[in-house]
Amino acid sequence: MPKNGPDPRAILDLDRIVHEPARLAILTVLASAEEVSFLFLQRVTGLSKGNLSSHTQKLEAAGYLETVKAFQGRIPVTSFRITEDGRTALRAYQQQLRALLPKEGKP
Amino acid sequence: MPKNGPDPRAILDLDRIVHEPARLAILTVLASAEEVSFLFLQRVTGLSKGNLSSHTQKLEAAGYLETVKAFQGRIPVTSFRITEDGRTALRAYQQQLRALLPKEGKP
DNA sequence: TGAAACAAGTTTGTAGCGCAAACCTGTTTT
DNA sequence: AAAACAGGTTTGCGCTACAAACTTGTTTCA
Repeated sequence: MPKNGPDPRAILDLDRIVHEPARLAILTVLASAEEVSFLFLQRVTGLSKGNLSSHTQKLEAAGYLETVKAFQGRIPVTSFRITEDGRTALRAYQQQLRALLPKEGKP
Repeated sequence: MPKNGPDPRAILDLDRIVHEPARLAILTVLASAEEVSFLFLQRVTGLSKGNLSSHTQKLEAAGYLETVKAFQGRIPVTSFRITEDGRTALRAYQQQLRALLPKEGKP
Protein backbone atom coordinates (compact mmCIF):
# COMPACT_ATOMS: atom_id res chain seq x y z
CA MET A 1 0.00 0.00 0.00
CA PRO A 2 1.44 3.31 -1.08
CA LYS A 3 1.98 5.79 1.68
CA ASN A 4 0.11 8.96 0.82
CA GLY A 5 1.60 12.11 2.21
CA PRO A 6 0.41 15.66 1.59
CA ASP A 7 -1.13 16.68 -1.74
CA PRO A 8 1.78 17.61 -3.99
CA ARG A 9 -0.33 20.13 -5.88
CA ALA A 10 -0.90 22.11 -2.73
CA ILE A 11 2.84 22.71 -2.57
CA LEU A 12 2.66 24.57 -5.87
CA ASP A 13 0.13 27.00 -4.46
CA LEU A 14 2.46 28.48 -1.89
CA ASP A 15 2.57 32.27 -1.94
CA ARG A 16 5.80 33.01 -3.82
CA ILE A 17 6.07 36.46 -2.36
CA VAL A 18 6.34 34.98 1.12
CA HIS A 19 8.14 31.83 0.06
CA GLU A 20 11.33 33.60 -0.88
CA PRO A 21 13.65 33.10 2.11
CA ALA A 22 14.85 36.69 2.32
CA ARG A 23 11.29 37.97 2.40
CA LEU A 24 10.15 35.31 4.81
CA ALA A 25 12.93 36.39 7.12
CA ILE A 26 11.88 40.01 6.82
CA LEU A 27 8.23 39.28 7.46
CA THR A 28 9.11 37.09 10.38
CA VAL A 29 11.03 39.89 12.01
CA LEU A 30 8.37 42.46 11.26
CA ALA A 31 5.68 40.22 12.68
CA SER A 32 7.29 40.28 16.08
CA ALA A 33 7.71 44.03 16.50
CA GLU A 34 5.66 47.12 15.86
CA GLU A 35 8.19 48.93 13.77
CA VAL A 36 11.67 48.00 12.64
CA SER A 37 14.37 50.20 11.17
CA PHE A 38 16.17 49.43 7.94
CA LEU A 39 19.44 49.10 9.73
CA PHE A 40 18.21 46.80 12.41
CA LEU A 41 16.57 44.66 9.78
CA GLN A 42 19.77 44.48 7.85
CA ARG A 43 21.78 43.46 10.87
CA VAL A 44 19.40 40.82 12.04
CA THR A 45 18.82 39.25 8.65
CA GLY A 46 22.35 39.62 7.35
CA LEU A 47 21.08 40.79 3.96
CA SER A 48 23.02 43.31 1.92
CA LYS A 49 21.58 46.80 1.72
CA GLY A 50 20.65 46.51 -1.93
CA ASN A 51 19.07 43.16 -1.43
CA LEU A 52 17.12 44.30 1.58
CA SER A 53 15.96 47.42 -0.21
CA SER A 54 14.60 45.54 -3.19
CA HIS A 55 12.86 42.92 -1.08
CA THR A 56 11.16 45.49 1.09
CA GLN A 57 10.05 47.27 -2.03
CA LYS A 58 8.57 44.09 -3.35
CA LEU A 59 6.80 43.43 -0.09
CA GLU A 60 5.46 46.95 -0.10
CA ALA A 61 4.21 46.54 -3.66
CA ALA A 62 2.43 43.40 -2.51
CA GLY A 63 0.84 45.37 0.31
CA TYR A 64 2.53 43.27 2.96
CA LEU A 65 4.42 46.05 4.66
CA GLU A 66 4.52 49.81 4.80
CA THR A 67 7.53 52.04 4.75
CA VAL A 68 7.90 54.84 7.26
CA LYS A 69 10.43 57.52 6.50
CA ALA A 70 11.38 59.73 9.40
CA PHE A 71 14.29 61.65 10.87
CA GLN A 72 16.21 60.96 14.01
CA GLY A 73 17.90 64.24 14.71
CA ARG A 74 18.82 65.18 11.19
CA ILE A 75 19.64 61.85 9.74
CA PRO A 76 16.94 60.04 7.80
CA VAL A 77 15.77 56.71 9.08
CA THR A 78 13.63 54.30 7.11
CA SER A 79 11.48 51.89 9.06
CA PHE A 80 8.93 49.25 8.22
CA ARG A 81 5.74 47.88 9.64
CA ILE A 82 3.94 44.76 8.62
CA THR A 83 0.40 45.41 7.40
CA GLU A 84 -2.70 43.41 8.23
CA ASP A 85 -2.51 41.85 4.79
CA GLY A 86 1.08 40.94 5.48
CA ARG A 87 0.26 39.33 8.75
CA THR A 88 -2.56 37.42 7.15
CA ALA A 89 -0.34 36.24 4.31
CA LEU A 90 2.35 35.13 6.71
CA ARG A 91 -0.06 33.16 8.82
CA ALA A 92 -1.64 31.58 5.77
CA TYR A 93 1.78 30.58 4.54
CA GLN A 94 2.67 29.04 7.86
CA GLN A 95 -0.59 27.14 7.88
CA GLN A 96 0.12 25.76 4.44
CA LEU A 97 3.59 24.69 5.47
CA ARG A 98 2.29 22.94 8.52
CA ALA A 99 -0.12 21.02 6.37
CA LEU A 100 2.74 19.94 4.16
CA LEU A 101 5.10 18.73 6.81
CA PRO A 102 4.78 15.11 7.76
CA LYS A 103 3.63 14.43 11.26
CA GLU A 104 7.08 14.45 12.89
CA GLY A 105 8.31 10.86 13.18
CA LYS A 106 8.51 8.98 9.90
CA PRO A 107 9.63 5.36 10.42
CA MET B 1 9.60 42.78 25.86
CA PRO B 2 10.14 41.93 22.22
CA LYS B 3 8.87 38.52 21.19
CA ASN B 4 11.73 36.61 19.72
CA GLY B 5 10.74 34.03 17.18
CA PRO B 6 13.07 31.87 15.10
CA ASP B 7 16.47 33.13 13.97
CA PRO B 8 15.89 34.98 10.70
CA ARG B 9 19.31 34.08 9.40
CA ALA B 10 18.48 30.42 9.58
CA ILE B 11 15.76 31.03 7.05
CA LEU B 12 18.35 32.12 4.53
CA ASP B 13 20.16 28.82 4.85
CA LEU B 14 17.34 26.74 3.47
CA ASP B 15 18.42 24.36 0.72
CA ARG B 16 17.30 26.19 -2.43
CA ILE B 17 17.25 23.02 -4.47
CA VAL B 18 14.59 21.58 -2.21
CA HIS B 19 12.91 24.88 -1.44
CA GLU B 20 11.55 25.38 -4.95
CA PRO B 21 7.92 24.25 -4.75
CA ALA B 22 7.95 22.16 -7.91
CA ARG B 23 10.97 20.22 -6.70
CA LEU B 24 9.64 19.89 -3.20
CA ALA B 25 6.51 18.38 -4.68
CA ILE B 26 8.56 15.97 -6.75
CA LEU B 27 10.72 14.90 -3.84
CA THR B 28 7.70 14.49 -1.64
CA VAL B 29 6.12 12.11 -4.11
CA LEU B 30 9.34 10.21 -4.67
CA ALA B 31 9.89 9.83 -0.96
CA SER B 32 6.69 7.86 -0.60
CA ALA B 33 7.25 5.29 -3.33
CA GLU B 34 10.10 3.17 -4.55
CA GLU B 35 9.95 4.22 -8.14
CA VAL B 36 7.69 6.65 -9.96
CA SER B 37 7.15 7.08 -13.69
CA PHE B 38 7.46 10.39 -15.47
CA LEU B 39 3.82 10.29 -16.43
CA PHE B 40 2.51 9.52 -13.02
CA LEU B 41 4.66 12.25 -11.59
CA GLN B 42 3.32 14.68 -14.12
CA ARG B 43 -0.27 13.80 -13.37
CA VAL B 44 0.07 13.95 -9.63
CA THR B 45 2.01 17.18 -9.54
CA GLY B 46 0.20 18.92 -12.37
CA LEU B 47 3.49 20.18 -13.81
CA SER B 48 3.95 20.59 -17.54
CA LYS B 49 6.21 18.09 -19.26
CA GLY B 50 8.95 20.58 -19.93
CA ASN B 51 8.85 21.92 -16.47
CA LEU B 52 8.93 18.47 -14.91
CA SER B 53 11.78 17.42 -17.14
CA SER B 54 13.97 20.34 -16.19
CA HIS B 55 13.29 20.00 -12.49
CA THR B 56 14.07 16.31 -12.46
CA GLN B 57 17.26 17.07 -14.32
CA LYS B 58 18.19 19.60 -11.72
CA LEU B 59 17.43 17.19 -8.93
CA GLU B 60 19.50 14.55 -10.64
CA ALA B 61 22.39 16.98 -11.04
CA ALA B 62 22.14 17.63 -7.30
CA GLY B 63 22.28 13.90 -6.68
CA TYR B 64 18.84 13.85 -5.10
CA LEU B 65 17.24 11.43 -7.52
CA GLU B 66 18.21 8.97 -10.18
CA THR B 67 16.63 8.45 -13.54
CA VAL B 68 15.72 4.99 -14.74
CA LYS B 69 15.04 4.54 -18.42
CA ALA B 70 13.30 1.35 -19.38
CA PHE B 71 10.85 -0.09 -21.86
CA GLN B 72 7.37 -1.29 -21.26
CA GLY B 73 6.65 -3.41 -24.26
CA ARG B 74 8.27 -1.23 -26.89
CA ILE B 75 7.51 2.17 -25.60
CA PRO B 76 10.13 3.92 -23.49
CA VAL B 77 9.28 4.80 -19.94
CA THR B 78 11.31 7.12 -17.76
CA SER B 79 11.09 6.64 -14.04
CA PHE B 80 12.71 8.17 -11.02
CA ARG B 81 13.90 7.11 -7.61
CA ILE B 82 14.92 9.30 -4.75
CA THR B 83 18.50 8.71 -3.62
CA GLU B 84 19.76 8.48 -0.09
CA ASP B 85 21.14 11.99 -0.44
CA GLY B 86 17.77 13.14 -1.63
CA ARG B 87 16.00 11.61 1.30
CA THR B 88 18.49 13.13 3.66
CA ALA B 89 18.12 16.55 2.08
CA LEU B 90 14.36 16.35 2.23
CA ARG B 91 14.36 15.39 5.87
CA ALA B 92 16.85 18.10 6.72
CA TYR B 93 14.71 20.63 4.93
CA GLN B 94 11.64 19.53 6.81
CA GLN B 95 13.53 19.77 10.05
CA GLN B 96 14.58 23.31 9.27
CA LEU B 97 11.05 24.29 8.42
CA ARG B 98 9.72 22.87 11.63
CA ALA B 99 12.22 24.90 13.54
CA LEU B 100 11.05 28.01 11.74
CA LEU B 101 7.35 27.60 12.25
CA PRO B 102 5.94 29.14 15.40
CA LYS B 103 4.60 26.71 17.90
CA GLU B 104 1.04 26.58 16.54
CA GLY B 105 -1.13 29.07 18.40
CA LYS B 106 0.12 32.64 18.35
CA PRO B 107 -2.18 34.96 20.34
C1' DT C 1 36.59 76.49 5.60
C1' DG C 2 37.13 72.78 2.66
C1' DA C 3 38.14 68.23 1.58
C1' DA C 4 37.86 63.69 2.74
C1' DA C 5 35.70 59.89 4.92
C1' DC C 6 31.29 58.00 6.20
C1' DA C 7 26.23 56.64 6.52
C1' DA C 8 21.68 55.43 4.65
C1' DG C 9 19.36 53.86 1.02
C1' DT C 10 18.36 53.34 -4.12
C1' DT C 11 19.36 52.18 -8.79
C1' DT C 12 21.75 49.55 -12.15
C1' DG C 13 23.76 45.44 -14.21
C1' DT C 14 24.07 40.54 -14.50
C1' DA C 15 23.82 35.75 -13.99
C1' DG C 16 20.58 32.29 -13.15
C1' DC C 17 15.86 30.44 -12.77
C1' DG C 18 11.20 28.71 -13.74
C1' DC C 19 8.08 28.09 -17.15
C1' DA C 20 5.72 26.59 -21.48
C1' DA C 21 6.03 26.44 -26.49
C1' DA C 22 8.25 24.22 -29.95
C1' DC C 23 10.70 20.35 -31.21
C1' DC C 24 12.36 15.43 -31.70
C1' DT C 25 12.00 10.42 -32.00
C1' DG C 26 9.55 6.61 -32.23
C1' DT C 27 4.72 4.20 -32.20
C1' DT C 28 -0.04 3.42 -33.25
C1' DT C 29 -3.95 4.25 -36.04
C1' DT C 30 -6.47 4.86 -40.39
C1' DA D 1 1.82 5.23 -46.44
C1' DA D 2 0.33 9.18 -44.16
C1' DA D 3 -1.39 11.18 -40.40
C1' DA D 4 -2.15 11.50 -35.69
C1' DC D 5 -0.24 10.60 -31.21
C1' DA D 6 2.90 9.78 -26.91
C1' DG D 7 6.85 10.41 -24.13
C1' DG D 8 10.35 13.41 -23.21
C1' DT D 9 13.94 17.15 -24.18
C1' DT D 10 15.60 21.53 -25.79
C1' DT D 11 14.94 26.32 -26.73
C1' DG D 12 13.54 31.01 -25.79
C1' DC D 13 11.91 34.39 -22.78
C1' DG D 14 10.41 37.19 -18.98
C1' DC D 15 11.35 37.53 -14.27
C1' DT D 16 14.13 37.32 -10.00
C1' DA D 17 17.69 37.62 -6.53
C1' DC D 18 21.78 39.58 -5.60
C1' DA D 19 25.73 42.82 -5.03
C1' DA D 20 28.38 46.59 -7.05
C1' DA D 21 28.13 51.14 -8.07
C1' DC D 22 25.86 55.40 -7.37
C1' DT D 23 23.36 59.33 -4.87
C1' DT D 24 22.45 62.41 -1.28
C1' DG D 25 23.40 64.18 2.82
C1' DT D 26 26.41 64.32 7.36
C1' DT D 27 30.39 64.22 10.22
C1' DT D 28 35.30 64.39 10.94
C1' DC D 29 39.77 66.23 10.44
C1' DA D 30 43.53 69.39 8.58
